[in-house]
Amino acid sequence: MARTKHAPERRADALSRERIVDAAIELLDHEGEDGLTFRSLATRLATGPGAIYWHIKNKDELLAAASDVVVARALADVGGHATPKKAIRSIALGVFETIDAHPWVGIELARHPPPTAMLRIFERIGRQVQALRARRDTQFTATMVLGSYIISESRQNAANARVQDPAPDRADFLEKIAARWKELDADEFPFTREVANQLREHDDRAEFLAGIDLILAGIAAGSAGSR
Amino acid sequence: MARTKHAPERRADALSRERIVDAAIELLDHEGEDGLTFRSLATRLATGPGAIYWHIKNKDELLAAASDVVVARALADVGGHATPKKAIRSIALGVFETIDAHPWVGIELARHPPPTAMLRIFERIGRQVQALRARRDTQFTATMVLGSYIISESRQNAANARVQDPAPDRADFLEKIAARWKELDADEFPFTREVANQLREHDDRAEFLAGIDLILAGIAAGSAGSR
DNA sequence: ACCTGAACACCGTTCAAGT
DNA sequence: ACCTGAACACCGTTCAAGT
Repeated sequence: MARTKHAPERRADALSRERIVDAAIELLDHEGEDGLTFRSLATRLATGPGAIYWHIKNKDELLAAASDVVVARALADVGGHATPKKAIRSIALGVFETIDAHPWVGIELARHPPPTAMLRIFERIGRQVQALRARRDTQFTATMVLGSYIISESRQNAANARVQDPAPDRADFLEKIAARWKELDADEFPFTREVANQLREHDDRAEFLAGIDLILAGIAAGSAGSR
Repeated sequence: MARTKHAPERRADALSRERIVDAAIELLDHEGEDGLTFRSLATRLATGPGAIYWHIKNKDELLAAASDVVVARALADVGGHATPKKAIRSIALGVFETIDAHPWVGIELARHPPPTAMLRIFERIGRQVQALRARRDTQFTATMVLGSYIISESRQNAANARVQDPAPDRADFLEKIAARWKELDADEFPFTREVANQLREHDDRAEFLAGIDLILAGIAAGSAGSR
């Protein structure tokens, strides 16, 4: 009977920032980015759209919070490795797979100003770059290059995966891209047309990691000059 | 009097795909991404929103066409250099500055499937990577890494530039970012907090080009192993 | 303090009707 | 063939009114 003023009981189904964000994540995962509206979210939470605004400022904040939860969870499982290089590959692949599973996170990460989720990734990579003993003045540069590459490649991959949605043959899909590239004007696009042939033996994850290794080689080359 | 059926005269102010795209570019440049709506565009062209749909399929196509025009124009001025490395730096800087002047182009380039504008950039970089005599199986990887980095860094820069819009002191702006990074939890974000101090002496273009050079070093390191 | 849901000020897109 | 503009089916966000 005696309820303190400071810890009032709450109905089990009371709205809260956390419940709202969780519901938003489910909606984004199951219905896609367009599936999340304040109306659909309110329906799912059995309330009106206005109620949500009591807990969250606006849609941008909602998306930032949702991506932060997903990224923080993903990074918890990743990166504890013997060598910095292995750790970087593991973080990179973790982000890659998280965005593959939650394509909307990729879009969110590229927003401005960098959402906390992005800073988390930056931080985790940066620590490993330090551990690589990269020169002090290239640590920032190296971290930015890795971060840019990881985000943009992961986004691209996730977008591809979404298009081939009814899971048609993966080979068919690559064939279609190759076909589009081959249609390009021969004088204007010689390189792209040539490279289109290589797409057939393309493995996304392997290709992604090859890029990471290329950047790591660049960092090592820079550090060679330091003492 | 005698007009042929196949080349009917047109009123000078007749609508055309080209006029629509040009007007869209002006609107995007002057009013920002949110300033372009079919209604605002129709008003500017002294017609109704429906008229535009006769010439252009939908808003995505309009944005793709607008970014293609801007990027094609920018790439025409750039990249004719003695060495492939210089050419790559020049292309990179050209894209960087184009996106700085037209921030909406950055968002468009990251769309899926890659718009023609993106393929143009990919092509130009790819040709120079070939000229670098990178190993055949790393040409694609190297081009992707460069492309990813250029687009994402340019976007970030353009977003920053837009925020500091009433042109407050640039130093103030960097100070504000540094301040935000310093507010982060000390245990969770040690690297980011440390690096925040370096932001004060940060030069965007120099930093951007340092990233390009890091990647070029990575490409060179990979090629060293080839014959 | 927290929730409700109608209302406001917009969107992109379609389409019957005009010329 | 090309243009017009009202109408449709939505948005995010606000806010008076409720509990």
